[in-house]
Amino acid sequence: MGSESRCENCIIRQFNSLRAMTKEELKQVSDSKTSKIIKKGEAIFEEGEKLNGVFCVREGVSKLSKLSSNGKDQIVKLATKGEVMGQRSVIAEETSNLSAVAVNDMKLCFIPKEAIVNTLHKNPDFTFEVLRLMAHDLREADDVIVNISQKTVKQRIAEAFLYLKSNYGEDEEGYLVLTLSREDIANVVGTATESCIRIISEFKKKGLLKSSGKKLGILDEKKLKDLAEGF
Amino acid sequence: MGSESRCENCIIRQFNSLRAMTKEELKQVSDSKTSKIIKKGEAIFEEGEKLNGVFCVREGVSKLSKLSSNGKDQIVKLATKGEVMGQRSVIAEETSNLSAVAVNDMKLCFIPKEAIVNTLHKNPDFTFEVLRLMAHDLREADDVIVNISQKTVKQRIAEAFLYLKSNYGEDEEGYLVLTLSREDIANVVGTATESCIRIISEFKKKGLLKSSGKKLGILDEKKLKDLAEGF
DNA sequence: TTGAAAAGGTGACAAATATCATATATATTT
DNA sequence: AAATATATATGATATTTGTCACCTTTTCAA
Repeated sequence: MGSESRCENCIIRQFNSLRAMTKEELKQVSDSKTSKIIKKGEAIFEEGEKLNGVFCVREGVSKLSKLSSNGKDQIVKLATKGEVMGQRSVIAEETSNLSAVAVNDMKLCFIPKEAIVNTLHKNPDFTFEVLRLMAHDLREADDVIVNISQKTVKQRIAEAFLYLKSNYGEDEEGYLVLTLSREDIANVVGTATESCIRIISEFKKKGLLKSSGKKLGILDEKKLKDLAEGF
Repeated sequence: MGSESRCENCIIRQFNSLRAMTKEELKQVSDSKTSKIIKKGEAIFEEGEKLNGVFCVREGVSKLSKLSSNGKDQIVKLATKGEVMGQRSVIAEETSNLSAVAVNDMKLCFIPKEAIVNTLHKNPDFTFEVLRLMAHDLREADDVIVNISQKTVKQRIAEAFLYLKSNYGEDEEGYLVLTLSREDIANVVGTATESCIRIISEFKKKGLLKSSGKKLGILDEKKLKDLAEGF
């Protein structure tokens, strides 16, 4: 087994709470973890499922969503390289309130909850680090609430593209690296797929976005920003 | 100073993370805390403000809200007896993302952040307890996101009344203990005040709610539940 | 106690958004 | 390569919700 398969040597760790673990703790995590490969579209866990551990994202992106009674999926968060999924449920000892599905091909590490919970009770630095990141997630959730309830669909879609650019970047030709389907974008902003498609078409006509195959790119960031702010 | 003014003897503590503090730590908190009386409508802290500590609610209810660019206030959470406000900002070392305003007359304790942060780095039980409660808040925030984006205003208002009943109870005559203005209810569910008033009137006409002065009461819980679920 | 301010209420209308139907393009499977 | 499924697109229409105007009732302070 190559040394990069050990948590101690994993660079991803630097982006999440595991960086606050001691060498000993990391060794324990590394010994108990398993790696998983998940293909685009496959589920990692389902809403209501009891999680026996957390998932550390090494490659790819996962959408964390919740099904509402009317059958629509609301995407609450996108989890990327370095992020840990399922922490909330493990900590609160509740079943998962969200489903996780791979947006593209992914590599994950599954860490059994014992290794995590143990450290949570012993290493305050680690616990604090998890807390700090969760505080950040909570702020983001608050922002989403305000955005959804106060901004128009058009504003939220504009914002979504700005978010995709700033979080996942664009390729050499100026197309967004993370390609989401119109349906996924609709589920992020909380609207009907048709409304989303219509507004994206409008943005393309107005020269704010460009497209090539499945890829979408931002042409006029300034105008998108103005739009998102309500001008 | 009466003994009930000491955190060690405060019953409220049992409802929040402070119950995981040691006697020594509580003494330190108690020595540094100050009590505050806040009248209905007064602000406790504002969005963007740097918080030098947290507020423990001893009596009354506070609304935590965020102003959006169009001038409307979105209430993200109601904080009651036992809850601690401002933790998120202190932990993340960020300015507050929310404003806190008293919904009715309140008694608060202000605990300077040093006493909290110190303990966070030393007592894993306390840190874990804070984490556990924040995990719970995060789940609630996720639920709010899904509700706002997937349910109609009518459903959300029905839900708000069920929430008020189950969280704050009703008096002998069946009126809700916590009386919110129509505007506040509108800001909780994320709608226009007029729309909220209209729907409450409709609920009264249909015999789902009753009113007496400012007070509102639930007459038909079953139907309200059905409505909230979309029937 | 009375007059101003705030909260509650309602109608008319406009705007935003969802829904349904249907068409076309693109991807996937056989 | 044809057949099938899935994603994107767009028009027509219905529904929901917001906005503005105005009125009444309640609250509160001078």
